[in-house]
This record gives sequence, structure tokens and C-alpha cells, in this order.
Amino acid sequence: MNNRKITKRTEDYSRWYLDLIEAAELADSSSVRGCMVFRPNGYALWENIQKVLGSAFKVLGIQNAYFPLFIPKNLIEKEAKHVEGFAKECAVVTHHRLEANEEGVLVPTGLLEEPLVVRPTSETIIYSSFQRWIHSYRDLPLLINQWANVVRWEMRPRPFLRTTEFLWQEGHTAHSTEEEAGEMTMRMIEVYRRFVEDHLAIPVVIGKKSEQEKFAGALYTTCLEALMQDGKALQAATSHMLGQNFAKAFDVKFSDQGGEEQFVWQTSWGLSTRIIGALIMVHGDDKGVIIPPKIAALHAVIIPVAVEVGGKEIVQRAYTVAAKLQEQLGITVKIDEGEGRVGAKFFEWEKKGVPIRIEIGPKELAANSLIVVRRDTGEKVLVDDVGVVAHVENTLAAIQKNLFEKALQRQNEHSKKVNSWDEFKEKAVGSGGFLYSHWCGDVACESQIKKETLATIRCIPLNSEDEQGKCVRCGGDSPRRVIFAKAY
RNA sequence: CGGGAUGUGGUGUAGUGGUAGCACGCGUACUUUGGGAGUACGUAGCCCGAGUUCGAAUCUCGGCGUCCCGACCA
Repeated sequence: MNNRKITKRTEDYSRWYLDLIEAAELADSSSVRGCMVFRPNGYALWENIQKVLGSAFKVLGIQNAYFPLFIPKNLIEKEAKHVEGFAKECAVVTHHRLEANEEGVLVPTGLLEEPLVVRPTSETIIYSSFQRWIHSYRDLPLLINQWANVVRWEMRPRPFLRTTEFLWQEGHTAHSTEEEAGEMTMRMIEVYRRFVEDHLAIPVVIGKKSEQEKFAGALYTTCLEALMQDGKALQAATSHMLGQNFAKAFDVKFSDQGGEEQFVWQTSWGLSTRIIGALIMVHGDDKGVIIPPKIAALHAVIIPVAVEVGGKEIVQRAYTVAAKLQEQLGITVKIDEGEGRVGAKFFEWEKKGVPIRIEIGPKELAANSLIVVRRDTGEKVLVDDVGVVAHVENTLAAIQKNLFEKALQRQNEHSKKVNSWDEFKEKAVGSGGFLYSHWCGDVACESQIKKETLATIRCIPLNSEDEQGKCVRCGGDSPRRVIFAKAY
């Protein structure tokens, strides 16, 4: 067990983040460039995300499928903007065998005539199937989801946030009308919002990406933006309205009721393991990570205290309580009977972010009670034995609520309307946060702002009211405020 | 792909040409156990290659790796 103290959040945010991942045993860096090893604790989180999101998809009639990891280069080439957006970051398979040379070193041989691209995203390979699957308006809408790994050869990897290989789900749909595809785009970003806010307790802003930031090949991109504790923004999920761009490139057509051939209207949307990085950064404190109860793989840990005084009865009680909680609340409870001092155990489970700790010692045994401790506030409550199930249930709900509210309060405190360029520069470089500012709509101006402050347009919030104003940088006319922030 | 650092046990570090040290971890034993235990013993290291030198962790050159800041990005 690693007993190193966790770097204070205020000292070195980057180090703190890495400490949290290590201390909670979520992930390891791997020997493969920019890749990451999911340890069981980290993967359990991903499995729960799959479970919750997966059931939301099912309700909407979205079906899971699986498509190839390898995409022939010519498929990727079919949509021009898409090529432009991804070409620079593709891993490419060019050979299909290894042969030993005279020195016994294995060298690739068997050059492929058509190189295979390791999918950076699957629009192209999936839509080449859609082209064969869709013939009639009766085949629409087609709603497909894929849980998969993808590879993007980014320059600067960072655990969870940007790894060369990452896990995600990508949804792909085809519709007969523009209106329906537009509704689907909005429906999915709303599904994500509810999941991220209700289950992960991460408050987000829903918005549209600027032309410069939108998905390569999309008509427009909607997104969720979350704010980390260091004032930087993180894109939590995206939902793209693809229009007919891919349909035209891949010849995805259907016959409508009138017998006319038409191109389908498409959407795609995704959420990746990056969201676990957000979870760590939004809820973590100086003791370790905090896992929101609704997504936790382990909800409570019971620590028998001073067993040598209280004897086996204490452990017996622990098992009784655990069974009761598991049966009546359907939560997962662990009993930490291991060697060692209780202090060390307390710290270990705090590092790992288990929402509730229950202590049972000789005193509690005698009084038919136990101590319930909240991970988020540290609050300790002596609970009577008969009330434990209700108390734990309420406490889990209270933790979930508190985590969200604390994060929302932080987000509000770091959201400012900024009108002057001086203030903008100062905030962007300094405390960070969401800067609601006017912007003229010009790409060059957007680039200039990024160059001078590193802040980018995170999104144009969907719920923002129209408000005439002057661009914070150039003074040009602006119809509404957009959110600027430094981003991960 | 540009700019800057850096490479010493498993981890974090000290060591400016002369015996490689410390802390944490890990192992064993005893004592401890209501908030990160103590003592004793043990364990394990100078990125690779070449050069300079009587002598290199230390200086030089080359390679490789890692990290940071950018560009890029979910």
C-alpha cells in the first residue's frame, strides 16, 4: 500500500491530479506511448458508466453493434473535411507480418497495398455499412451505438483526459428528415447532461461549438462543458448534427413514401473515459478522490475497530450490517478485516473515495449502534442499529446532492460576465473560469484571442438570451455572449 | 512537430572527478492497534554506448527515455 501523502490541490494541480489517480489505484501509465492501464478500480467506474448510459440508450431504442478496428484508408478519404480533421493524428497499419533478419531482429514485411487506419472514430466504417443497410424509409430511423476503443495519436497525452488509445461509446444514427436528425442531436446531448449531472454530480453547460471547434465533417456540434477546480474547462461529451455530409460521401440513400431517392440525415455522439478524469478533478480533495454514490462500485466500507477487545462479536456485527445494507439497498459493502491500524484503513478508503465509512467497535457493540462517516464532509454520526439502513440510504443521497451542489457553486463563482479586454486577459491568464463575453463571430478574432490568452470558445450556451454587445477583443457587433475558457 | 528541462533501488531524492547515501515501500520478527505505528535485521540503484582521465553518477559526444510549455485534441 502506498502511504505517500497527496499533493495539496493548491500547490501543483497537475501533480495533485496524478496523485489522486495513483492513490485511488485507478490507473497506471503504461510502457506504450501515451497509453494507460486501467486498474480494476478505474475499470469498475467505466463499467458502471456503461451500465447506466447503456440502459438510457435502450429506452430510446438505440441498439449496440460493433464495427472493425481497421478502416481502409480510402474510406477515411471520402469526406474531405473529415480527412482534414483527423489525418494528422492517425495510427496507420502498413505491414501484415514480422520476419527475423540476420541479427534476429524482427522487421515488418508484407507491405499492404491499401494501408489500414486504426479508427480515430468510426463514422466512415459505420456509414459504409449504413449504405448497405438502408434502402427504404421503413429502415429509418436507424439508431446504433458502439462501445469501443479508438486511437488518436495526440502529441500530449494525459491520463484519462487525452490518451493515445481511449475507450468510449459512439452513437450513429440515420434519419429521413433534417428536423428529426436535429431533434436526435439535441435529445442525445440532453441524455448526456442528465447522466453527467445526475449520476456523476458534475454540473455542465450545454452549448454549440464555434465553427473552428466543431467536429470535422459536422454541420454543427453540441457539447457539454464542465469546469475543473483549477478554473480550466473540460469538454465532457459531444453530439453532432452531421447533416447530409457523410450520407453524400458514402451514398447513404433511401426511397421515401413518394418513391423518391433521398440522402439520409445523420447524427453522431460520444462520451469517453475522459469523463472519469473530470470526475476526479471536480470532486477530488486533498485526501483523495470522491466517488459519487450513484456511480460508485463500492458504496460503504465497514471497519471493525479494536477487535481484540470486543472479540469476534464485532466482526459478526459487521457482517450482519453489511448483509442488511446489501439486501435492502442493493449497494455494495466491504468489510475491511485486514491487518493494521484503523487510522491507516481510514486513510486508505478516503483516498479511494468510498462514500461512506462505518465503524463498529466495543462501545458501539455495547450500545447497539454504529458510527457512520461521510467521505465528502467528514461528518461522523452515531446511529442506532435499527435505523442504519434508512440512515445510509439518506446519507448516500445527501452525498450525491452535496457533491453536485458544491461543484455547481464553484462553477457559478468562476463564471463571470467579462466586458473589457483588460479584465478578460487578467482572468484568462489568472483564476480562469467560464468567461461570458461578447464575440464578433469572426474566426480570425477567435484565433487571436486564443493566441494572446490561451482561452478558447468552449461553447455558445444554448440557454443564453440574445443581448447586443461589442466583441471583447475587436469591438465588433455581437448578438450574444459566448463562453471562453482555458481548456484541457 | 517547435521551445525548455531531466534521467541515481519499486517510489521520491542527496551526491560539482576519489568508499553511492537518505526517506518511503517491500520482507522477517517482536511490541503495538478508537486517525497514516515503533524497534531490530534484511531487500534493492547510477538509462544505453563511446570518449577524456590513474580514477566518471559527476566532464564531452551520440543515442534512447521521461516530464514541462506550446501547436493539436474527446
